Amino acid sequence: MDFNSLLPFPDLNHLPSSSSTFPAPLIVPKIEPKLEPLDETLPSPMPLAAPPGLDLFSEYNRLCGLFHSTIPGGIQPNGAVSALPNSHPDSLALVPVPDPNPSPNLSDVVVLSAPGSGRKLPNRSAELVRITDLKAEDELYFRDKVRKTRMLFESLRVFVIVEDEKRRDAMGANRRTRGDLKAAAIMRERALWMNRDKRIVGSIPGVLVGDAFFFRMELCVIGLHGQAQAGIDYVPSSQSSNGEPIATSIIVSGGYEDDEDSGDVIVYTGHGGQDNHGRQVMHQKLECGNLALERSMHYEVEVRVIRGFKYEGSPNGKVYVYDGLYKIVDTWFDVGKSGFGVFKFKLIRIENQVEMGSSIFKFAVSLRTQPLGARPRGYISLDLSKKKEKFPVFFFNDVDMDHSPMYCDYLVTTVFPPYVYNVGRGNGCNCAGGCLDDCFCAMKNGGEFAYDLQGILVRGKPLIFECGPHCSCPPTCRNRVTQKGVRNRFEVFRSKETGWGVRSLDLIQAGSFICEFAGVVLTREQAQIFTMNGDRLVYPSRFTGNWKQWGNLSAVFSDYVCPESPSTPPLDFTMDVSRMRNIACYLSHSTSPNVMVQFVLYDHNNLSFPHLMLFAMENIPPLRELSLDYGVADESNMGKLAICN
DNA sequence: GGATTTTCACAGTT
DNA sequence: CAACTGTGAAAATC
Repeated sequence: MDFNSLLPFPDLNHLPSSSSTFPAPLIVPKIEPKLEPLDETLPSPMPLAAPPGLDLFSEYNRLCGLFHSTIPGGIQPNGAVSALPNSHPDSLALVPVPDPNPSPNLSDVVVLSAPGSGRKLPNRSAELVRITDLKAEDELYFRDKVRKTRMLFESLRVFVIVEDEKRRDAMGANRRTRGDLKAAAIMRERALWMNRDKRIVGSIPGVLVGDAFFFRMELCVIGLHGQAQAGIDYVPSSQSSNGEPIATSIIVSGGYEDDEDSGDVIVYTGHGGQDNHGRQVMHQKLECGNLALERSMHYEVEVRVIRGFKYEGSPNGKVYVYDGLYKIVDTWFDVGKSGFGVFKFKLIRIENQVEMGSSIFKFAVSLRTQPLGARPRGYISLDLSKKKEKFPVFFFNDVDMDHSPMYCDYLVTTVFPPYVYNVGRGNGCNCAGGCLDDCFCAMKNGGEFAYDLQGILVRGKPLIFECGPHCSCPPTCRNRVTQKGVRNRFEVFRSKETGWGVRSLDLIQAGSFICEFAGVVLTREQAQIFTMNGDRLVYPSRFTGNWKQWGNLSAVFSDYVCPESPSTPPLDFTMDVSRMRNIACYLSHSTSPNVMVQFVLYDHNNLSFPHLMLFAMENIPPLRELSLDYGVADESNMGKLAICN
């Protein structure tokens, strides 16, 4: 999307000389607008409508007038804001700078955690760019880059926490490590943060409206918002050529009592003046981020808006959702609820963007509780699984009259031929009190569990052994994840673009189990008959090995080896999903998918017949379509196409 | 909820 | 004046 066409961005070389907004250039020293005198004259909180408030207003107006009359004629062409009309994918703006230092080893995690280890890290760039007119292939390229960066962040975060658990077990309880902070620090140290040598105004390539994040540091890592805690990110005045700061993004998360958020319109409170309990105890000043927002309004620079809100099921009870671009239309100085002066900014969402992520979240909540109330038309069934899954599977079609999924038997798990179960019987662990790291099943997984304590996949493997019916451990064992079935409310829906599709009403955390790709396993002879009949089958061996990317730390640890064991025989079976199936076969195909296949064994030990388990490769927001790379060598592998088109 | 972290802007030196 | 250094926020997190 070309936001230049949506937004009147001042043409820096051809500013109207008669414009009152851009007066004739004046050479002025760096402006230091401060309301400090006010703080001395008005030391105590004022009642809301008290006369002294007038002084604040007039002082603010005076300062504003000062600005508009002393700013040089717009921003210099070589200055704070410059357009980058067609960014090449290989632009340094978006690619991490290669680091000449050798990568540390896996065992160096502890060393990396030591603060102040001496190395100088480059500061953020001051160069402002706007990226527009991305071609479809560029979008895919950046999407992939962002996904890989986020996967690395998440893998590192989980890895750090798992390592820390082990250490704490060995050394006794102490404080829990902040995995998010350490993951970000390691990546910064490796120069793996994105978008650090350019400041991007507007959307970040590869980040979609609606994308969900759990940690502030993750926003820093991809360059969506560069402040670890502060809500306003901006290019500082010291780095800007004309001495004026420019805001690039804000986070709206309810930390200021004077905020008013109605979705498309936000009244945002500037920062500052709070004590460390979040109480407003001083007047705010027109400086730093506050000034940057004011200047962004003046130059009509759009800002990214990220909303933070509580979300149950998130690792920290919170989620941050990217809601797209807003323009600042008004600013004023006001007396807040506390009685202290605060700056306010009115922001309006720019038109022609896809629906806001946070409102989709809200809609999904109402769908979960009252589906028919929120969407009276289109539901064919409120449980396609007929109570076979722990959560109902909605079936929605407001496109055409096709109800065919209703006529299939719902299959929760894959049906294997009986002889599959004859291999390696009774091959389980004896951990009656719960499995620990030295458990027999952990050994089969290379001496570690595949999942963390929250059931998130730590790293992909050729094959994962879960504890099963032959083990003595309780059902609550951490090594039983996929066998417990789906954990989200899914919906099969009809789409004009992709035929059938699947989406979730819950936010799915990256690395979470989604569902099994269930079908009826065919013997070679059966498969031949099916093929002759023209039925299309699912070939498990042809799914792309995206599990190799998950948890792969080779980008940060030089001695990292991708798990090769257990080596599995080539998969030589096919699955029929024509009569019995679950939701998985409705997943759309994509070469840039958000779901991957991981092979898992739990109810038998036959390496040749694993379950095909689907895991999320990224945080998947509610109502976003799930997609899988079917590795389409030829059309016959497209399980979805086999039944849906 | 207090303690612990991190990053960044800013200002002051060298 | 560029580079370094110290300080103080800051809508974070457990």
